[in-house]
Amino acid sequence: MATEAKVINTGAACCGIEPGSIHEADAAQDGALVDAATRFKALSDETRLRIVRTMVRSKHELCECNIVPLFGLSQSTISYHLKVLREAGIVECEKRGLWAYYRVNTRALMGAVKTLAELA
Amino acid sequence: MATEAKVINTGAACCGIEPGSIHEADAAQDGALVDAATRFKALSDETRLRIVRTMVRSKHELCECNIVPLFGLSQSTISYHLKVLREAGIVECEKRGLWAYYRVNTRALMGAVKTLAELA
DNA sequence: GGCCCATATCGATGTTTGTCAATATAGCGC
DNA sequence: GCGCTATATTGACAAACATCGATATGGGCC
Repeated sequence: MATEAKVINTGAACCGIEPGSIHEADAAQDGALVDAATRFKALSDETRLRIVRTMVRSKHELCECNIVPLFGLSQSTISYHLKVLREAGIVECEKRGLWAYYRVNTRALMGAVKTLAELA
Repeated sequence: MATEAKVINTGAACCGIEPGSIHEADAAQDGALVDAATRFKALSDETRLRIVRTMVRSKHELCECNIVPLFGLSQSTISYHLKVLREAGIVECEKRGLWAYYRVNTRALMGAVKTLAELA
């Protein structure tokens, strides 16, 4: 996965495109790219997107016990999805007493927007 | 996966949050959400993100034969990734003669940016 | 202390994904 | 037609993922 790229001077322009114009990987910005991939992966599951959307729509933070009954999935599955979102930095969690309160990390989401926008 | 959501009037506010404030799924906009999940899935692989970035950086379209040598992966694997990107609408393909020229579908990418931005 | 509750983790299981080598498809030039 | 080349598809396989039920963890409350 990681690393390489570089020389594409395999001479032959088999099709019409001059190899010089191809721009791969300064590898410098690969950290950002890997992060972006992780974030998009976290957002690539329908249930997780629904969870995020629900959090955004309900203005304040949500307790996990509020989320579980919404999707017809088991508590352990929801807990797993929340963990994926947490580890991708998309949501943040605060535990108070028995409950775990989740909220969207707007900054991280904005970062993903930025990365994507720079591609477009 | 699809469908339901609705009533969360399971009375008990076990934690402090009033169920009334929870906002799940008008199910109306679920099509958009499913589309978004598909796009994010296409963008969730490091190789695919690199391909897209390479296309964007090199100003014009790229021939598949230009892309294959860049990543140390087999031709069939690259072809597979391009198919995923194509089916998600993120890139477009035009075949001319023996070659397949790919370019980013900026509109689709912008759509993804918009979806993401609306969550943030 | 003991019990209940909300959440996290574990183990198993079926599905999806990324990868390859091999093969098929199809355009070009002879 | 034949042969060469670029791309697509197929089949196999290992790794990752989404899901569950069961169990562990840890905070309140009595």
